[in-house]
Amino acid sequence: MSAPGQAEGAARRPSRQRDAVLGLLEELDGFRSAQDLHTLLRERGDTVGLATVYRALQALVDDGLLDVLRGPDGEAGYRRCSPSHHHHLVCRSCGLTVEVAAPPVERWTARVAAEHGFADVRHDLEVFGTCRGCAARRG
Amino acid sequence: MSAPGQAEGAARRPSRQRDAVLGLLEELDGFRSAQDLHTLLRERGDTVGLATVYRALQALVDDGLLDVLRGPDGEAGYRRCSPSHHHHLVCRSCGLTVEVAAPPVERWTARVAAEHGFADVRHDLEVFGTCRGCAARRG
DNA sequence: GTGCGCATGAGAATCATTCTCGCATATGCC
DNA sequence: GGCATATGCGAGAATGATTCTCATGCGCAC
Ligand SMILES: [Zn+2]
Ligand SMILES: [Zn+2]
Ligand SMILES: [Zn+2]
Ligand SMILES: [Zn+2]
Repeated sequence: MSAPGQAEGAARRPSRQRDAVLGLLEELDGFRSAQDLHTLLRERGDTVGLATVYRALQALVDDGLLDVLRGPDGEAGYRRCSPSHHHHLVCRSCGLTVEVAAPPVERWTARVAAEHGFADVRHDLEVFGTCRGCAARRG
Repeated sequence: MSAPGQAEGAARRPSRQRDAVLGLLEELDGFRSAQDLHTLLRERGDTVGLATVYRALQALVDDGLLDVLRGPDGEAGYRRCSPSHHHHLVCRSCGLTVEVAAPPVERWTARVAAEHGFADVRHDLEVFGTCRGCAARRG
């Protein structure tokens, strides 16, 4: 064995950089890329390496503090999210994100997986659309 | 408007390479990466450029003949799929893929999007698990 | 048959992400 | 406090998938 991010039982050492990344995500709305976050931190005068941003994001995801979303271009987006299972409603124009629970989807997933003999089931569901604000702005 | 891949009304010129890519996908089961497909074609003695494989895959996706799925490593997988809307049950061990319809999910998606004022809604849903065969093989 | 224009292929370029490695620093022990 | 050790950091190189460039090939309309 060997966990890449964090060995089981080992403590995570506190870090100004990781706190900075998390703090930045706390005050942002939608999903942001690692590169974006790095740029934003730099603009604030916070000297932090790009590799460190990636390491911090991985650690935060491992700790269940962030949600990851991969866009069609392959770039990963990160967002501060609640720890319980949920899904997202994302505006493809302004990035506005709403967390939603989807009990019918959870039920359907479990049932159809069982019917086909699949075990240890996980699922990804994201809903994309245009929010009311953006729809109005466009006429 | 303007489609990136194919201008509206313009014909797609037939191509041995595109047919080869589609033909290969017809006889394969799960999602395959562009690089995989390129290697397979080369091994068959079919001389085809990597860039051409990417171009063919994009064209086929634009024509609705293929489904795309992006793995956690960012690599895109392509699969020959039925043209109607559906979702996938994918074995994370052997890649076995089953197409499934999800009416409850479609209903839930439409309802929750409407409730939050989102228009022009699309969604991505993929279910991952371990198929019966792989579960048995592991004990 | 000719000519135009899209298609191709080899390699370069791009871009996000990861790795390397020497240095900084927190933590635990004395 | 002071030292030993392991983890975190930063800059730049390396990786790997995807896209771009451009010279050449070839199908199709005439
Ligand atoms: Zn919006
Ligand atoms: Zn769910
Ligand atoms: Zn399987
Ligand atoms: Zn659906």
